[in-house]
Amino acid sequence: MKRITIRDVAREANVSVTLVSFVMNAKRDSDGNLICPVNADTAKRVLEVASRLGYKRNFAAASLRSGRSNTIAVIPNDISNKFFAGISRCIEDKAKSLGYNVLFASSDEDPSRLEAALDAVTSHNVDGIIVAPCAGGDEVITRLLDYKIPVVLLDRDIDTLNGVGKVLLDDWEAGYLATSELLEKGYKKVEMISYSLGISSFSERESGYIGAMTDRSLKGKAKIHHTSYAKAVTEVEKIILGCLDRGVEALFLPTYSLSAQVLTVLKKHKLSTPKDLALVCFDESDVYSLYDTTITHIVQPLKVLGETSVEMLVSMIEGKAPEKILLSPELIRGGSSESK
Amino acid sequence: MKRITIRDVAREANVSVTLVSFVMNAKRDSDGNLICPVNADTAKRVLEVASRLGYKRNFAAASLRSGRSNTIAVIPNDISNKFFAGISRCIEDKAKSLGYNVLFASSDEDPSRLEAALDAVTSHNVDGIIVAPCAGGDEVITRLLDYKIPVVLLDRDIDTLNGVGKVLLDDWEAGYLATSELLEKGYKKVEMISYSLGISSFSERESGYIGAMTDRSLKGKAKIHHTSYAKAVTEVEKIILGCLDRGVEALFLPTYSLSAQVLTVLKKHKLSTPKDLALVCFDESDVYSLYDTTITHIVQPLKVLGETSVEMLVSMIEGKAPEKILLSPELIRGGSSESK
DNA sequence: TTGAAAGCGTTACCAG
DNA sequence: CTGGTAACGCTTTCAA
Repeated sequence: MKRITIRDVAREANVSVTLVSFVMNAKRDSDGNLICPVNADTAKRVLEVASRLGYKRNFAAASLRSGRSNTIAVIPNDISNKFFAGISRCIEDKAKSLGYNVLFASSDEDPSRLEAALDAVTSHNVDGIIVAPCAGGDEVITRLLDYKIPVVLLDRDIDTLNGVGKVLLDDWEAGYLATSELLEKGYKKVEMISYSLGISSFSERESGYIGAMTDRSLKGKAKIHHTSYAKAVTEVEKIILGCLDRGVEALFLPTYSLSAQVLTVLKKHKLSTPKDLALVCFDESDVYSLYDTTITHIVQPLKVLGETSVEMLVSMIEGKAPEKILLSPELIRGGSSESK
Repeated sequence: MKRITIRDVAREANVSVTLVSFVMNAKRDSDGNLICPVNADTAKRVLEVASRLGYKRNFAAASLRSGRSNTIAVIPNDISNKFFAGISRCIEDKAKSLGYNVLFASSDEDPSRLEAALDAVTSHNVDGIIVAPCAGGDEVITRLLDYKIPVVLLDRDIDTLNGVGKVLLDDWEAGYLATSELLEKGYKKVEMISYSLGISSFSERESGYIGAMTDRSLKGKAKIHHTSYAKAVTEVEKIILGCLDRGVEALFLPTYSLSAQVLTVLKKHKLSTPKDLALVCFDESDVYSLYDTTITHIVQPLKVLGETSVEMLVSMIEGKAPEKILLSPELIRGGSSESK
């Protein structure tokens, strides 16, 4: 079946292609009336013909001519990651409601893959980009700004980057909140395991941890263990056993994957929380409610993060200036942080 | 910064736009040499100029002219769903390695949203579509075939649909395998909770369950409880309590979300598995290894499913005929199905 | 309120 | 091997 073009519609409706274009691009006002400089009857006829013929706009042609694409790109670290999968869905829904399509690409914590992803989406003339940058991504993102493509940084900040929108969790607050919970419940030897990824979310959560320890004059006892995605599986176990030897009472874990690893180790060694080790974990998971003891954790406002980032990007596409928005974390109390 | 076009490159390299186009589209052979009808030195110069100027192909123009887009669409039910998030990543990677970009859109188990998503992606001239159809989606998918757009059905079959590729889990086998595990461990009163979504994966898993019961002459004892996404939260609890009253010994749960609900109910009522109720669950989750008793579950070969669907789609784009591929499920044994 | 015509940047065709 | 040129389908002036 040959594809129907704007010409076919124009011929069939006895009008010019211009009129068809006007009608197809007309927005509707609150009463559902088309707002365009076309006679209402003509417009109605065009609409009827278009739908009868099964006309579909050819985006490539429209985009080529207009320079716009009504498409935004979302580049998380890894779309299969629990956090981003949830957020992606919110972004998709919000974007759709504002009339935008969404192109996804993962960057895999690798600046060169990020660059490839960025190249791919800019080739598609996307109108704007939401990106969760990886360490070392500042340079390639800066290059985008030369092309005047609006960019919103999601979840992770890059301090040196200006002229981009930022929608972030207040990570410092999250670290402070998590740590304070443990301290207030009477734990003093509270340590933290973190990833050495060089991205703001982790360093801020670490600072929040230090801040809370300092406020209780426990700065001397503060200790942050660093590991990496790749090595976590083997290193977390060593870290935990070491902590227990040294009489550590509680741990703050700033992300889901670390939390899951720690729980795995506890289970393996038949250790229980909070008795052997109190915990405050991060992000949402069924695991937290189904674990033997329910787990205290910090949740991020996924939906708000996703929707706000789209709103900001779209307003930037429409010419408004970028902003920086910090959203508040929430603490969900479970048994893992109860007093000894 | 003005965007560099093929003309700028041609002028700077003192060649025609045709040559630049040839070079930019040339594939490389195994030695890394360009395969195109252009003098090697000229090609090298063009490449050098293009990279120096920062040339990026304008996809809209290329797509408009060629009718192709080097983009495939993936339309799962819900991108944030654990199963699809994982598979999406595999699809993305595989597609990228074959030179395709990926456009995602969720259908939300709603035929009209599926249609909207399909419209959106076809407007983008996608070369092919991978879709996990929802109930009632056959009609809108059939319409795609009129446009000769290659389609691969992933995860869910629609029997009446021909001329499309199919990459599915052998769901009957999965149901049979799960049920047999319980029966072989000595459980006789084995029931199942399933979703009434009207899609093949569930009905096949149900048939497999019935098959296994029948083979052990327990067909009379077979019972399948149906619920829906929306009502599961309240209904699962009633179903479980009812089962225990009636002396049911074991349950087969054909998907993750049901499994999680059941575990929640068990925990709430301080029931333990397999003592009070043996279980075989579905899909992968940290929950299965971290639950008090480890959970026996059926896993799907996510990576193979994703990669195979892309391979099949691309081969269909290249003109090959569609196939139907069934992949085997795997049983991971845990404590929840151990003998009483 | 309507229509004619000029491109947008590529690729594909044809000629040399 | 190389180059000129006509589309592709749309949006956007501009003029009527």
